[in-house]
Amino acid sequence: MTSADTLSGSTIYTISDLAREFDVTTRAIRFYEDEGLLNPRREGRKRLYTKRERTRLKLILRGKRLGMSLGETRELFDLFDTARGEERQLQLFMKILAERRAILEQQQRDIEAVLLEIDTAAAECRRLLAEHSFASSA
Amino acid sequence: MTSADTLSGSTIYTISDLAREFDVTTRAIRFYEDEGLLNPRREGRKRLYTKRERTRLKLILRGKRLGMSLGETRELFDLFDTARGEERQLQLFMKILAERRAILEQQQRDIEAVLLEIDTAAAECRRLLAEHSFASSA
DNA sequence: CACCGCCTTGACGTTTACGTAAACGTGATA
DNA sequence: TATCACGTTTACGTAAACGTCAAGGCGGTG
Repeated sequence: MTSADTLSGSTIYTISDLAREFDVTTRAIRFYEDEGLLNPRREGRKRLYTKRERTRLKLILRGKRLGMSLGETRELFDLFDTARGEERQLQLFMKILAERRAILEQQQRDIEAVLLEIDTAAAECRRLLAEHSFASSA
Repeated sequence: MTSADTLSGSTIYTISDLAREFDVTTRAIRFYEDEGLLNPRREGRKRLYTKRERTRLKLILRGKRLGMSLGETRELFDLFDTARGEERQLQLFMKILAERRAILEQQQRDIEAVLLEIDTAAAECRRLLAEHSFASSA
């Protein structure tokens, strides 16, 4: 079997399965583990990744695309894992969620602004190009 | 005059004016200059910032919030400054704009996904807290 | 057996984005 | 005049996020 073991219900991935799928290096994946973001089972020394780890990797990379540091992502993971039960933890969790939401909403506004600027710049560009082709075809 | 010179039509800022306004250190602002992102005039050795520089700083920080590196931002600045006229440059400019747009749209999707997850997590949280208060108040 | 491909653990190197400290100039103020 | 508050340059330090060897284990194949 060369790739993911899809038998027995619980899919298993090797490190290079995930590396290929998400287009990251195995080095990066091991680094995320060193940083406490992943925790794959071992078969001897080999790492075995379940769907849970795969999801975590996906979340890590999504966080990266949004400019989050690995530290921030780990905090969220830890919170998610920890905040099962104790009221104090739940309160903290809600607070962090709200903060994260605020950041994301700021990012949405930033993105909207940049998209608008891109639109106007592109329009201006097309205008200049049109002028140019007009001038050179005359 | 202690702060920005708002006379003579063209507003002038000192480095600490901008630092205060955007909540960054003067060190950071000088660093952006070293990296070719800002280019303030000098009065002797002192830096004088115009509205243009102020706008650039704002763009730099917005880029940072979206996870852009200073290098990427500088590329955009350079392109903006360069692409005045030559058709080849305009074509390149349009291409880069399109690429940037694609990244931003991916970020929008990422943000939507995270916001949804935050919603469900927060709802679950509230449910647990409600249960808890019910159990402890009985 | 020898080689290949994939896996492992170190460990040092690199880039980015500043922080921090030293040492100094300059003008306003007590 | 001395002391701030603000500015400057130079330079070394640092955290993050890996890249890049080095050196080797393990299972299959010609």
